Amino acid sequence: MKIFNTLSRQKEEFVPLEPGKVKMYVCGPTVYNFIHIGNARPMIVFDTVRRYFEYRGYEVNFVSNFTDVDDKIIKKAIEEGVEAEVISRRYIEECKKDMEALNVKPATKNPLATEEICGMLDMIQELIASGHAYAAEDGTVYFRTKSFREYGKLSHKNLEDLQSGFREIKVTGDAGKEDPSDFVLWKPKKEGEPYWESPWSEGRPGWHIECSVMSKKYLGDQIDIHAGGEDLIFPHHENEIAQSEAANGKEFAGYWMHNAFLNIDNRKMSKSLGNFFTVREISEKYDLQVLRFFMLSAHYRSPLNFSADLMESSKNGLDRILTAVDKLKSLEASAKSGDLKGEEDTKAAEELVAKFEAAMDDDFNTADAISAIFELVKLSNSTADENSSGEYVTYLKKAIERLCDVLGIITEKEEEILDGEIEAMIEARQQARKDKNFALADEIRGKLLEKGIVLEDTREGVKWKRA
RNA sequence: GGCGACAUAGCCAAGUGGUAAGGCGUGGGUCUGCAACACCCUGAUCACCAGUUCAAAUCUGGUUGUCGCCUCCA
Repeated sequence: MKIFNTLSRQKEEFVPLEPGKVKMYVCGPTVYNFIHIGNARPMIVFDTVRRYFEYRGYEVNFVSNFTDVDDKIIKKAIEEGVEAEVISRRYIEECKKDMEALNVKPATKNPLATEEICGMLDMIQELIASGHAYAAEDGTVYFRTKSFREYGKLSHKNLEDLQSGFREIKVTGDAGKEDPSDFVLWKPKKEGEPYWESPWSEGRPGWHIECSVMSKKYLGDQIDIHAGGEDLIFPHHENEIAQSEAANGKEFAGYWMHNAFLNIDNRKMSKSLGNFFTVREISEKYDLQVLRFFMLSAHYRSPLNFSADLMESSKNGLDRILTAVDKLKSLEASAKSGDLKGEEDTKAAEELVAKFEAAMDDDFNTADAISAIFELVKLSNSTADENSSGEYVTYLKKAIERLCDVLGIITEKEEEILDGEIEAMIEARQQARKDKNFALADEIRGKLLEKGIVLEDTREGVKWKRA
């Protein structure tokens, strides 16, 4: 398997620290509101990465945090007149609901920043003791970027360039900083803010130290993969590397993965542009599987544009796959013969599974992988019918299902019981068709459509689905 | 100013040296009472220019355009 590593800006063969195991950490959201569809991209992408590792037989320890102390959370809490914790807890719960609907597997562990303060204090102490950090007079603790020689290795920046960029800020910059590119490890509270005791001041941790500490605690000093949105490369991940490697004396993560941004109608999503969508809003109109499928239709390192038309297109494409699986299930149930027949051959399907794997092996090329699924669907639609053997049909069905599962696409149709009235209408229509009273049959079908039920008269009988 | 990415059919999107996957949509056809599903057919010389090569969408240089990061941000 090859992974594009932001550190080297190249695809590298994946070699785990420990054979058969993958330790990965994905920076999670700051929980101050419902998550938006931009937040959903890394969740879906890295969940798919995890699923593929598992498909390949790896045991994955997947840790993803919730940042539950932050300026935006505090601001929201003040607006609502409640404790910050009320806000963060509420949106963690809501976020988990969205993630479940997106079929994102629960992490092995979802640490909360506020529950890991002790570890942060310890790491900050160590960094001060070793000269990598210092406390200013006001109780702020800064990381001394000059003390970490490799600072900038992830974002491929050098300190000099950064400093020239900081020149303007320096004028108004924090007085206690030795150097403008030093960053905060601990900051003193302001009036009314949540705080924790520390040797330097009553206050709270800086954002970057959280992830370094949580990663260390749940995965160890060294991990295989650290991932997040590309905007986190600098400064967040750069700073994490500085902290962790200065404190632990070891390479922090072997591979750094970053997903590109999601745009809306070709523009960056922002509240002021009015093109801001939460996952919850999308779920009112679409099954979130469609959103997941859409997100995986492009490579994770390419910018992806979101629009209503593209969602429709994705919905139609996904339906094609689900319809094919559904047909295979019917055929499986009614297959007359068991064993593979002479003219049947699973070789073509095997080759497509291999194509899927090759695509995923190449830095998780989900777009190419999906094309293999579509080809499998075409193979199925054109070669499997009521005369096929059970073995052949089952083989195709399982192949498609397994690959869809890697992408987190559920092919299992929800067992839904139609209410009696609708059931009766379908019956009545069938009778009308038998009687060749097509006008009545069409009228009933029209009424069902108004109720959101679409009928299809297939060779395997009448099928229905939600519009 | 510094660093970087991208430009492939109506739309989305793979392919990164040997002559363009896949999906959506469109149009035509087969099947079906009709519709839907499905199947068959239908489409590009890869932003532009110059170069390297037997051979380039794929490498090099340049031009144009779009975008991202450098500040909270997935």
